Amino acid sequence: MIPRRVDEGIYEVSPEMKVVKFNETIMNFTMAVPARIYANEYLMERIARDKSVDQITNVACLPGIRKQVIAMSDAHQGYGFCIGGVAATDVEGGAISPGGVGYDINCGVRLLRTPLKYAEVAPVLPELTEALFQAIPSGLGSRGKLKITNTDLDRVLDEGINWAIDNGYGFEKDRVNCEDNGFTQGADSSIVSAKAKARGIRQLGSLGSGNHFIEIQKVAEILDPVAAKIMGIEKDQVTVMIHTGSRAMGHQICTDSLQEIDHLMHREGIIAPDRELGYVISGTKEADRYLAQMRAAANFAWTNRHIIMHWARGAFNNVLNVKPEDMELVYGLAHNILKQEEHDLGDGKRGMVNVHRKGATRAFPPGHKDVPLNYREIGQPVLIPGSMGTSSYLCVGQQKAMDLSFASTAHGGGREMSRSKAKRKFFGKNIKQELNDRGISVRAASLKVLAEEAPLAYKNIDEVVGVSHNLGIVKKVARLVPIGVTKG
DNA sequence: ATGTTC
Repeated sequence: MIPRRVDEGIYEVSPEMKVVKFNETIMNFTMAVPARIYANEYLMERIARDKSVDQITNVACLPGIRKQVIAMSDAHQGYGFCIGGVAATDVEGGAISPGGVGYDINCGVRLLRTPLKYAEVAPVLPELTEALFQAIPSGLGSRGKLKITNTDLDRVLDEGINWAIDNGYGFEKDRVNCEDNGFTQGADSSIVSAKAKARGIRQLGSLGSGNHFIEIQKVAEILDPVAAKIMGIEKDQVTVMIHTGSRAMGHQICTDSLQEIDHLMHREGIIAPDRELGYVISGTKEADRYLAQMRAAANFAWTNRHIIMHWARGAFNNVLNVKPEDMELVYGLAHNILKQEEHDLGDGKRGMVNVHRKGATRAFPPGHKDVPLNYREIGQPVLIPGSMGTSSYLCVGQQKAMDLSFASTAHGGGREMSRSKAKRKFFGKNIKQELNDRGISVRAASLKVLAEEAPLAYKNIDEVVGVSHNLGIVKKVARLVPIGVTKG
């Protein structure tokens, strides 16, 4: 299954039969739609090194799959379904797969703008980075500073940032520039396991580990002055980017759901092309059960990022006397989630589909009803962070995204090297020194994570974003560079 | 990603 180049930036595996071996048993599956990879030569060569292409051809065999399965330019192998993967299935009878969402349910990114210029921040950069690190608990197993009751937690799971705003975190206006307004409807806290709640309750307002970060950034380059102005972004301005997810809450919900689904498939004698690609049928009570829990995890993640944003504002206030209300949310989004959306399904048909975005960012074009009114004329803001120490991009969704990718784009640099390989190759101490030498303050809970997250463990972010830009999926608006980094 | 093999 070698993808062939079909157009500039587009590779494809045409529908064919897949022969899959399970120990002694051999089974046939048929791809109902093509599997596509959006990449240039540099990225395609890297994506082809792992199981990503095999994984998207497996997804193309799932029930009710529509139009095409896509691996974005940052794709790499994941659990059952590649990270950087997008797939849409019929809401009536199509597959819903937790592997298509991922363990870190509703992981995502927020961008805050500040009224500060780089020159004002540079003299206190180490102090400011330290203040952020102290304000937000970080690291593996990190616990939030909040003491909340079980009733509070249920409200977080059912109502997202509405709970946080009611309890004095952030402002009313923070709802406006956030996907789903920070509140994903259709969650049901009453069916989330006691174990997930026990793990999650102490972690609200914590960063976690791995690729999660808080970054102080400088606007290095304005690429679309009109859109940048509408978003209040100008050259040399200081911004703050927050990247984290639903912590152990989402992880446990995914684990619980996969286990239930595994048992159900076994009982019913259903076999997926990959054991990691378990699924339920959309519209059944089992699918609704997964969705209601997934949405509860989504609300946890929205609230987690919201509370971290609130404390980040506090840190800037303490060090530089910036008023919290002057640090406005530019946009907040998710990149590990399933959404039921209406799309063009080819052959002139439109319909509601389950859009699985796993390490992929929604990118609605100008005029779409789900883009906040203040951004409607430019398209949905899209945040694509690079790896630690490299650029991040602020973009806006464009019309071609509706045809090419179920309104989706890449979500980041995308790993090129496994964590274990990165740890063998790099040393955290050296990575920290190299960043410091480039004028970037670094504060991390562990040196190990700095090695795992070394810039060279990732694909080149300029290439990744360039593919989506050239295809007309997004338009680049601004390039942001890190000046202070905190990590787990 | 994750109390990184309940």
